Order: sequence, then structure tokens, then C-alpha cells
Amino acid sequence: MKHDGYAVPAKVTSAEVAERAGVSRSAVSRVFTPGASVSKKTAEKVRRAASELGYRPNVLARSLLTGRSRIIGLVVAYLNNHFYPTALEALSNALQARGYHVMVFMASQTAGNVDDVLEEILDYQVDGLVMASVAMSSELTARCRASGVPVVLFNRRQDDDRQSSVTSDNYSGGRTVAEFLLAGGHQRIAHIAGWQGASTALEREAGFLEGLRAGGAELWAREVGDFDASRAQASARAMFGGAERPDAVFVSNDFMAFHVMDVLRSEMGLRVPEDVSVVGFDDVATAAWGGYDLTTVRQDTDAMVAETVRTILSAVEDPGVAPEQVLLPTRLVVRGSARVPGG
Amino acid sequence: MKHDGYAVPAKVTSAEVAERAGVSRSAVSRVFTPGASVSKKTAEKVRRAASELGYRPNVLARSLLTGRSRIIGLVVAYLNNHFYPTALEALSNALQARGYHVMVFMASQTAGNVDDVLEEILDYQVDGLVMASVAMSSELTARCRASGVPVVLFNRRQDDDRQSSVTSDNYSGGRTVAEFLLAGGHQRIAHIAGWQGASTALEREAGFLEGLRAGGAELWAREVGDFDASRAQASARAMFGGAERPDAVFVSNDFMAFHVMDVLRSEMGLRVPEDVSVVGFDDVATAAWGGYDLTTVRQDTDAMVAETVRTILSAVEDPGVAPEQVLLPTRLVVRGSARVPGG
DNA sequence: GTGAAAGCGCTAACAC
DNA sequence: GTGTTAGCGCTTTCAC
Repeated sequence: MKHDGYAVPAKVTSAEVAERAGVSRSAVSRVFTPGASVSKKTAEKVRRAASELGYRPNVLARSLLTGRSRIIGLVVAYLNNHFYPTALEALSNALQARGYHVMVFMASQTAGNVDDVLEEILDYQVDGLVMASVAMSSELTARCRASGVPVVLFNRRQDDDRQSSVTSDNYSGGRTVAEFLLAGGHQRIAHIAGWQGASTALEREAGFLEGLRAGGAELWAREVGDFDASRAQASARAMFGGAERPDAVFVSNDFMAFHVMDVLRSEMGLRVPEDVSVVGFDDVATAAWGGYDLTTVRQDTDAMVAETVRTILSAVEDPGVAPEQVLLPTRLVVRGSARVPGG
Repeated sequence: MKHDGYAVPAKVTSAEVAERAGVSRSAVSRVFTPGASVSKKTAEKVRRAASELGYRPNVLARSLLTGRSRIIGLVVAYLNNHFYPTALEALSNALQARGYHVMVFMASQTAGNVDDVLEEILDYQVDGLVMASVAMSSELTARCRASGVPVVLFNRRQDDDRQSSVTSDNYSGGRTVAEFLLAGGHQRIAHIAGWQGASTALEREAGFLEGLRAGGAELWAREVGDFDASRAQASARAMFGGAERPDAVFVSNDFMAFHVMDVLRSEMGLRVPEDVSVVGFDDVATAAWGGYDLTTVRQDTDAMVAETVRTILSAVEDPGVAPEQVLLPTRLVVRGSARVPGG
């Protein structure tokens, strides 16, 4: 069905601006190229003509010539964990401020696997790639390297030190939780682990176990929640369904911790922290809300994003730069979901 | 600092594939163009050469010629309301499945205003634009129309019926809440409104008021929370700080409702729903969590996204198509945060 | 069905 | 400082 159509505009080209301003297309181009040398008068004429015509340079055409698209691809697996939207927002803002833009690729189950997604990304000639909590096979990593597109892993890392990454110090974060729970006098300390394919999950647990060991304790129970809501709940049921139950549980991220708390309080009739202490990891906004008031390990999202932007852009702008593995400090944020030492 | 650099690869062009396959560049192009006519044999040769060389067509170069970038711009204001990440994920998935990709533009305070953002978007020659909860001045709308890029408003609408939009039926949703609260026997019914520049906020409130009026009641108190966490809390304090207080409050979205509940329970020492009933709007995932168990009006995100994709792509693929204002039904999801009729 | 030629909108040498 | 020329990688008439 046709409507009474408003004129669909011709796109304005630099040639038209050039003609109107009485200069060459190169002159127009130079006016819109930050570092170029143009006389004040020419610039003035061109700007006037451009604004009269509503001209703006076509970024895509420019890309073809310069080989730089000023597009950064962001591959992200799950947005239901609020840690990622927060990061996405910060990332997009930071890149926008530096003249880049973010193209999002979901690597979820529903929309093809990471391999296909990766091909599509490269088709857009992205200047760089941020992989947010996406497992990269070494094969995939190699393919990216082969395509010449710099890749930074966000909140994941790999053994391969040719792969840039930005993570928090998950190990020491986990260790801190152990020390905190031991100091709080807990006797039966349990862990609900994240997805075992994720470096974050493994490191948080490793640090936690080391912390227990150093304090002369050992893990009382363990389940795997895979960073998934229903598996986290299932883990909680399994862990707390027996006659004896933990008096503290470290859950590998906040998202799972919320679901675990729900099961403990609603289904098990337990009080948090009186009957059981719960500690999470991430410090997403919801952790501070009254409904959960979750003691957790804070990841400094802003710092992570800032480092990610720095790392990816330095690789984009200087292809010879060495890969970096950035590790950022975490800190424990004590709230009401866990008994405190001396409390 | 230089590292021991892995060869940065030459980008493979269609010319190279053509040469290796012993055909022309046109032939290569046709093999990668869905509807084109190529002989089986040529196709075979080309595909082999392409895969040996690791060739994939450059989408940007293609765009220059076809005038279609297969990029959809998504402008989004706040990602802290979990309604939007959810929508973003669904939108990205749906578009990905149809061969389009999403470029995200944050229209937050930190990164310039909507005007600037809009220019940047158009520079990328996006095929279409989805504005998620972004207020569009009619001036802005006009500019987009002038640039020939179709725009769909997501979760917002305008009086101008030349502007496509996809929203829920916020009016009837608000009305339903009024009926529900009246049926529950509430006497002093209040409202915490959303940002008054948003159609959603106005329509929810208008429907709510109409529902009260139709039931012979009137609004007992009103504050404006602006869809903002701290202003919502301030509203709650103002509203419940007096000697007499509401026995029910309809909050214009879930995000604010969570913060309101926190204030009521932690600061005011009120029980929900025994002392006061709280109803939200959106039905984000958190509403179902035990910490809030919020009675709310569900927006069908999947349907909204599906309609958005349909609307924008139909406009992209047929520039003559008429604008559409899609209105989707909502339904009340009854949980534990409000006293129920006969309960 | 296939190749040759033209050109999308732009920038980067290169002369002047 | 400015214009001329060439060409980024691709698709698309147009002849054959």
C-alpha cells in the first residue's frame, strides 16, 4: 500500500558540494579530513555549501579507500546477566567518543554459532573485535589473527599470551571470599561454580579453594550452575536438600546468586544470612537492591571497559603493537547477605 | 613495543579469486549474489578458489554500489532498565537471521545528544533506524524522513501518524491496573509516574486514571519518578512520609517499582503487600524473582521485537510502504506484591 | 552463461 | 593550497 509519499531525497555527494562551492572534490574531502591543509576561505565556502545541501561524507565509501571502517564488532553471548548491558553501554559510549561505533553480534544459541557470526563480522571489515564472555577456540583465535583483525577478550582470558584480554583478578577475588567467610566463622562452606568453559569460573573457584586451604579449611560441597538461572536453582536444591547443609555458599556470579537466594528463602525456608551466608561475584546494580543486598566481589566495569577500549584501539591504530593481558583488581563489597567477622 | 608479529594478511579480492578460478570478476560476483545465474561448473570452480583463498565479499564495497548497507541503527537511551537489553538481544537475533546487523548508538547524556548521534548514524548509511525509548522531536523525525531512512519508534509513539511505531497498549494496561486495585479493595490509590516526555508514561497514567474514574474512585496521591532510580525513591519517600499513606501504588515501570519497594520495606518499615500493594509495568525478568515478586503488566517483548523487525524491514525493502502504528496487547501478571481481589 | 566496461562516493599521491 | 588522476572492491548493464 502506497501512501502519499514524501520525496525520497537524492543522497548528496561531495561532487555536488564541490560544484556549488566552486572548488574540487579534493578540497571538499580535505575540509572533512581532520588533519588536512585547507585555506580558511575554501573551508568556509565548502562548509556553507555542504550545510546548505545537507552534505555529510559517506563513511562507507571512505572506508573502502582508507581500509578503516571505524566499526568495532562486539560479540556477546548473554545479555540476561546485567553485567553485560552495563559493559555494553560503557563500551559504546567510550568508542563513540573516539569516533568508533559498535556493531553487535549475538552469539547465542538461537542465531547460529560463533563461527558463522565471526564470518559475518569480518564481512563488515570491522577494525577490531571485542569478545565479551565468548569462548574462543584457539582455532577461532587463529582465524582472527589470520584475518588481521585485532581481538580483545572481555572478561575472559586464554592461556595463549598472543591473545589480548581484559579481566578482573578473579583468582584473588575468589580467595578474598574464602578469607571473608572463614573469618566470619563459617564451618561448612560450599561453592556453586560457573560454566566450566569460562576462565572466570575456573579462576574464581581456584582462588576460593586456595583461600580455604590457606585457612586450614576445605570445601564442604560443590555444584555447577553454569552461569544459568535454572541450573543455579537446581544446584541450590541439590546442595541444600539434605539433612546437613552448608552454612555459607560462594556463588560464581551475582546472577546465579540471586536465583540461589530465591530458592533458599522461598523453597527451603532458610534465612539469609542467619541460616546461610551467600556471596556472589560481579556487583551488578541489583546486588545493591534491598531485595537481595548481596555481599559480592566488585568488578570495576568502567575500568574494564576503559582498558578494553585502550587495548583494542591501540591494536587498531598500530598493528605492530604487542598483545596485552590486562588484569584489574577487585574488591569485596560487604552487604547483608553474609554473616560478617565479629558480627 | 613490537612483538614478533604474525604476518598481517593481504585482504583477498574478487579479482584474485577470479584469476585463480580462471573466470571474470563478474562471474565471482554472481556466485555470491543469491539470485544470479551461473552455471554449475563455474560456481563450483569459483567456490573452490574462494575457499582456498579464504575469500568473502566485502559488504562495504557492495553497499557502495547497491545503496544498501544491511545495517540497522539502534538508538537506545538507557540500558539499566532491563527491558531494553532483553529487547536488544531479541532484535539483534531477529535481524541477524535476516541478514541485517545492528549498530548501536547510545543516546545517553555522556555521549552527546540525540542530534549528534543521529548524524553519525546517517554517516554509516544505515538502511533503517530503530529508536528505542528515545524522544524524537518532530524536527528530528522530519530530518530522518528527509534523509530517506525509515524510522521505527520502539516503545514510544508520536501523534504524527506518518511516524511508524511499535508499542504496547499502555492505556489499557494502566486501566487494568486500576480495575485490579479497586477490585482488591484498596482505598487510597497512588501513582508514581514515569518521565513526562514519554508517551508510555502518559498513556499508562491516563489509562490508570480512567480506570479509577470508571470505578468511582480517584487518585489519592501522585509523584513523578521520571523512570529514574533515585527520583523514584524520592517519590516514594515523599508519598509515604506523611501521617496518612496510600494503601496501593501503581508505579509506571518495574525498574522504578523495585526501588520504590526497597524504600517502603527498608526505610518505611512497611510490608508489601500487607501494608501497601505495589504494581509495576513491563514484567522484566527480575519482577518474577523472589526478592520482589512483583505484580505487573506484561509487555510482550518478543512480539514487540517481531513487529519492529517486520515494520522496519518492510519499509527498507519497499520505500513506498505506508507508516504503521502497531499496538500490542498487554496482560496483568498477578504475583505477590499486591493484595488480590477476594484474597 | 559469461566477460568487458563503467562507476558507486570517496581519498591520496602527485603535480602545479 | 589546490586540482587532476587513479583507484579502493564490488556489482551491473550491455554485448556476445
